[in-house]
Amino acid sequence: MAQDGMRKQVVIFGLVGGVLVTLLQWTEFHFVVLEHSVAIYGVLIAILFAGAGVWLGTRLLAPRERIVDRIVEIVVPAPTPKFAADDTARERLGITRRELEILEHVARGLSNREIGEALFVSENTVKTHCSRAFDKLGARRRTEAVQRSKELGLLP
Amino acid sequence: MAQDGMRKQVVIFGLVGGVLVTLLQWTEFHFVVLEHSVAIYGVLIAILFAGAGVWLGTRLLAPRERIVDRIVEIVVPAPTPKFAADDTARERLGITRRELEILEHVARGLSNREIGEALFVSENTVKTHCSRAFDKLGARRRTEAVQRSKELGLLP
DNA sequence: CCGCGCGTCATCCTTTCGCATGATTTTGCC
DNA sequence: GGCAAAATCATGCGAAAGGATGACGCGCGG
Repeated sequence: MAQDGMRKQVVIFGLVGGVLVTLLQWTEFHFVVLEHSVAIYGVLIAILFAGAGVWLGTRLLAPRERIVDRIVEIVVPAPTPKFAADDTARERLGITRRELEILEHVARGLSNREIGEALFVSENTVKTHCSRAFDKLGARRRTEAVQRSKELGLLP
Repeated sequence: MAQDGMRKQVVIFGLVGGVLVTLLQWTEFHFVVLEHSVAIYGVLIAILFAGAGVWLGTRLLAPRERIVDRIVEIVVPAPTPKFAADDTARERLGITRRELEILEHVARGLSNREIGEALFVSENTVKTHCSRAFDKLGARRRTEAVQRSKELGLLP
């Protein structure tokens, strides 16, 4: 596409050149009487071809449309882990939903008794769930269990 | 800056033109014998000024560069609160550095005994620090203290 | 039907925690 | 130097947590 345009323009340029040279020859025979006309012709040709050169130059080389990449930083709100992967991590560790539910309450700082009251089960049940969850997490304290849960993506 | 460059180039262009015309005059006197030399001169001038025109055109009009904004999304690592503000929050709560240090270990899931061994103090000392810190945090359990510390920006 | 996983609850026991209280030493500052 | 705050350690006790074990019911799939 650009190659075709260039070739076409070169041909036109050549033709115009030829025509002008012919015109020069022709006018020479008619106005040879004028001694200094050569200089005038020279100037005219110079002006003409300079103009043509400018035109050709701009047409041939100018469309160099330089694309300048301006890096625009867009601060992505925050790739919030969205927290929906707790189920995969949970199953991978063999932790039941109930146990995770207890873990969530533990992480909020509730005592076993409070958790039992919140979930309408006995404190002993909460303790059982805790023990099992701690086992699966490799934790021996509730604070440790909370920490590991967060590391493993079980809790936010 | 660009204006100066353009003006300078125009002057150069004019000077070169004048020199060439003078050269033309001079050569005319010496090689006037050649009948067809005028055509040759015309062609030479044409080529010369065409080249000059191309050069001038590209230099004068070409710098038509279009700035294209390409939106590049850069995921900012994570607006991590950097976590250096723990000192202001700490002082606001009247929590001492030592107490915060103990809190950090508590958050990692260590027992009082382990914290004591890590910091080379007795378990009783750790307990005392814990008690005071819990008081200032309004917490009654270590899990609750950890949770509140994170809410208050004391811990990451 | 029987086993299995899960949730539930309980009991016993040990360890850890949390709290109160008091004391001594260290540190920072006027 | 002296005072106040902070850090250290101790003792005791009740509460909470943690571990081990056993038991019961329920749903589900072989």
